Amino acid sequence: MGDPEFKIRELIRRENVRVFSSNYALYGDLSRRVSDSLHSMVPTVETYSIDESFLKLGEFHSREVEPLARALRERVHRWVGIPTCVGIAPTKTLAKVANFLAKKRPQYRGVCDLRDGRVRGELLPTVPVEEVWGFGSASAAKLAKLGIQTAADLAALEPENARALMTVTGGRMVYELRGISCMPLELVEPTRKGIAVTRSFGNPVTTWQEMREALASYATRAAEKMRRHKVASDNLFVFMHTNTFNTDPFYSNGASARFSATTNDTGEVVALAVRLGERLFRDGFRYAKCGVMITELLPEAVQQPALWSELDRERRERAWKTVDSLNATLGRGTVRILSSGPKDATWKLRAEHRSPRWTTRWAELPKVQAKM
DNA sequence: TCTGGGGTCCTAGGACCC
DNA sequence: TCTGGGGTCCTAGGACCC
Repeated sequence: MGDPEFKIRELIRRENVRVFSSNYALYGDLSRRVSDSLHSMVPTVETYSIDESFLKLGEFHSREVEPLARALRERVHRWVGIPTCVGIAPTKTLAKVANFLAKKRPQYRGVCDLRDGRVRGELLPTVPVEEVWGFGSASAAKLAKLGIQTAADLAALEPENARALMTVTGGRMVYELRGISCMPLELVEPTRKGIAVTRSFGNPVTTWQEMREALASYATRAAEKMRRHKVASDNLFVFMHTNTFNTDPFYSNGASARFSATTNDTGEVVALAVRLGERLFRDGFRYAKCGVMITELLPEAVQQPALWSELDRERRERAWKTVDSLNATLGRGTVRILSSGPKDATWKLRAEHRSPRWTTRWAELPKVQAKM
């Protein structure tokens, strides 16, 4: 895990490993289908991430819960075709532990139920702390010094001590491991606080022309994301740096600036990003990555009065809305501003091993041949 | 030659207010 | 001898998540 492909070529060859580029369109679509399948059986579902959901099962009779969990797996497998595991418990943190056990230990056949305190007493000692939600490597190192190694040790820790050691989130997790829920289901998607578009280049960038194209295209994406989430901002941060893994001469820099008024207009975002980038760019370096970040997002509705006249602003908003819907229908980047460069620019991330986007692109739809 | 891309929350300390 | 008692906002850095 985490190894760059070029470092393990020999292993890949020897073990006949198939290599795939990431395929976010496919993942997003399958995620939605899984989520739809879950909703078809359980009314209250929090979609937590692209591959995890929390389901409220309190309305079901206690005896129905496990059969329901198996039926959910069966339906997702039948409808979407991918395997899933279910963890059942009184809190989110314990449900994640249960899911971990369901996934790692074949004897549970994909469903692990931790509702019973005695069962928890048996199983929590077998789960390492690093596997518990909210405890990463830094916490694990602190806990190891105190001899705390398993989820059971963690549950036995005084919440006040956990809090002193790992802030309020650590304290909360200890309660959750004891079966006391501190994390309610979140059924409305929280409004986003920041947007970032950052990429490593497919090939090192050495010219301002290429850097400018990259920044313009990331700024375009950032503005699109803002419009999709119906938010706007008055500030922008741009950064660029060289490769940090090799011995290339090192350069890393970033800068931020404000718009005269909140905006999510691609033209304005691109212009400011490019202007900032021009200040940061130094000749003579091999750049590996750059990015555009926006914080302090506000709902579109509360935008400050703009520099543009209201009429002009309205027209521009309509124009970008039209561009968005064209791109939604005809594919991203079909209509774009000129400065973002050609669609096949060499700085773009390579995706040589990408599987077809079977379910989201007409051109990549699987073909079936029937012989009579 | 080649090393991912997004996010959130929390805390401490400084500056400032009345 | 004794030196107030609250607040807010901002920033940087750390830790964690998928």
